[in-house]
Amino acid sequence: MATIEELSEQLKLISDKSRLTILALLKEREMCVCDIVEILETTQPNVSQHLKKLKNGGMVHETRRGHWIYYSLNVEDKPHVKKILDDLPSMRDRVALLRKESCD
Amino acid sequence: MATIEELSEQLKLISDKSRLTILALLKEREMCVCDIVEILETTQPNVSQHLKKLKNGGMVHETRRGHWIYYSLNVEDKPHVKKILDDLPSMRDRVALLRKESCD
DNA sequence: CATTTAAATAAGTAAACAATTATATTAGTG
DNA sequence: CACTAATATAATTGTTTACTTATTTAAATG
Repeated sequence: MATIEELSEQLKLISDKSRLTILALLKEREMCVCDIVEILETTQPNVSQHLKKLKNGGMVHETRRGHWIYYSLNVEDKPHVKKILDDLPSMRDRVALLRKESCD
Repeated sequence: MATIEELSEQLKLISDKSRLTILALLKEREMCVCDIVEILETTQPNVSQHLKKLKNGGMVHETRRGHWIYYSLNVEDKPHVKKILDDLPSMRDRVALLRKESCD
């Protein structure tokens, strides 16, 4: 049972279109910042800032591997969010369009 | 399966703290505008505008009865929203504090 | 260890949004 | 039918928030 304030915060976090798209992308697979930049067609700082908010809200998890920092979903303990993400259209096609070496 | 745009809109609608509180109140029972004004301790136009947004988003239903217009929940066809509201703390106590004749 | 590159942070701008104050509807009832 | 009371709308203000541009940090690897 969450407070209204907490729930409001969480909903605001995922209600942004860019962040919701990022979460939908991470449903397909983990991704580095530059992957997301390429798909969203926006700037790197913009994506970094959204990822920071998602991380602070406990929605994603980050791990460095080589040059890149990979972000992945972390919503197992958030049933509402999980359900909502389940209902999002698949991003498979857009993810597939990523050039293999886009971030080199 | 909703689009990201639609879902984003819906989440934004319910992520506002005032609107989320209104929905939580309507979970207890239908209410007229002045009831909500009294509980939220804000102005009447503020509540009217939030209600208008909720109505446009299909979250509430209105019906006039005597002097008053009563608003009630309309989320049966919105499973996400319904689940989220289920998780909100009960507003029973705050509703009970309403003076019987608060809106005369 | 210096260079390169991915990502983060800082600072500034613009747009979206909630709240306020003021005014207009609208319907019920004396 | 005029008056009152409840709600809606309009206009304004202030805050929040996303996005951009510029700069910094940090780690990997040659």
